[in-house]
Amino acid sequence: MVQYSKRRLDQTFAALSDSTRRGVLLQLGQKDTSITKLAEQFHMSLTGMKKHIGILEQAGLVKTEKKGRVRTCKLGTCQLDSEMAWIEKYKEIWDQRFDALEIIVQELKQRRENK
Amino acid sequence: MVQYSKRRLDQTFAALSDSTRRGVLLQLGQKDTSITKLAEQFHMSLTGMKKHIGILEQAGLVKTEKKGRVRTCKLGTCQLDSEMAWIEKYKEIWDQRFDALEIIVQELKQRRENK
DNA sequence: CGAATACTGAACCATATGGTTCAGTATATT
DNA sequence: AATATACTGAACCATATGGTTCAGTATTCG
Repeated sequence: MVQYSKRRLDQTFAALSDSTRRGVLLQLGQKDTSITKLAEQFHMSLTGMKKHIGILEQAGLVKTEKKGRVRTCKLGTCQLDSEMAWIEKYKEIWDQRFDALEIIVQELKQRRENK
Repeated sequence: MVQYSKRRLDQTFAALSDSTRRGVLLQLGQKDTSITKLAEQFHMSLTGMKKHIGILEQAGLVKTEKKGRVRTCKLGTCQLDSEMAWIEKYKEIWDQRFDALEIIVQELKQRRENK
């Protein structure tokens, strides 16, 4: 039950904590790909890959679209038809997601400089 | 070309996927703190907090030192570089696509304005 | 010394995760 | 129409995760 209450940051970092999923993201950066092809490429059952895609999709990192039999996966982007809201949303989402990380990095840099 | 250690990326992203642990990192950014105090602050048993600290330590995000009875936790030094690099790489890919899409949006906007 | 404090480790528990297989549905292809 | 393809969903499995309690050990304080 309960997956819905999981926070976005949790989801994103958890999605990124698996090397298969990171590999899928980088692959999708090169080329939109079907689940079957991803499964082959990462030496895994179709069902297994579908689960990974589900996790990436849940985290908003990947979007999929089914045409005929084939579900094509691509990097998650914002809505194509919402114009300028793109930039805002893009920045907002990434800021949100990596806010914590950036703060930590800032702290580390400051510490190093003040040492 | 940056070399990423798969296991370390796994560990670090997994460590960051828990909001308690992210909170601990932010707290340690403010002030070095004992495990007991962290446990109180995050409303958790001492043993539970100790586990979190172990995970953060394993990922190299936190360092600890025991003096007398008290184990003091502090931020680990400069461990997030490769994680940032990975994210940057992903963002780079995203940006490339974003730029391409943005051009289309610009065109659409211009069309509408000129209509 | 004796008691309180701070941690450590083992055992336990419920749920999540990363994978599988198997059986099914929907869509091409021949 | 028959078969192959691509996905979907359920069930299962082993291990990991996030937490707990309980029983210690070591250190400090009165």
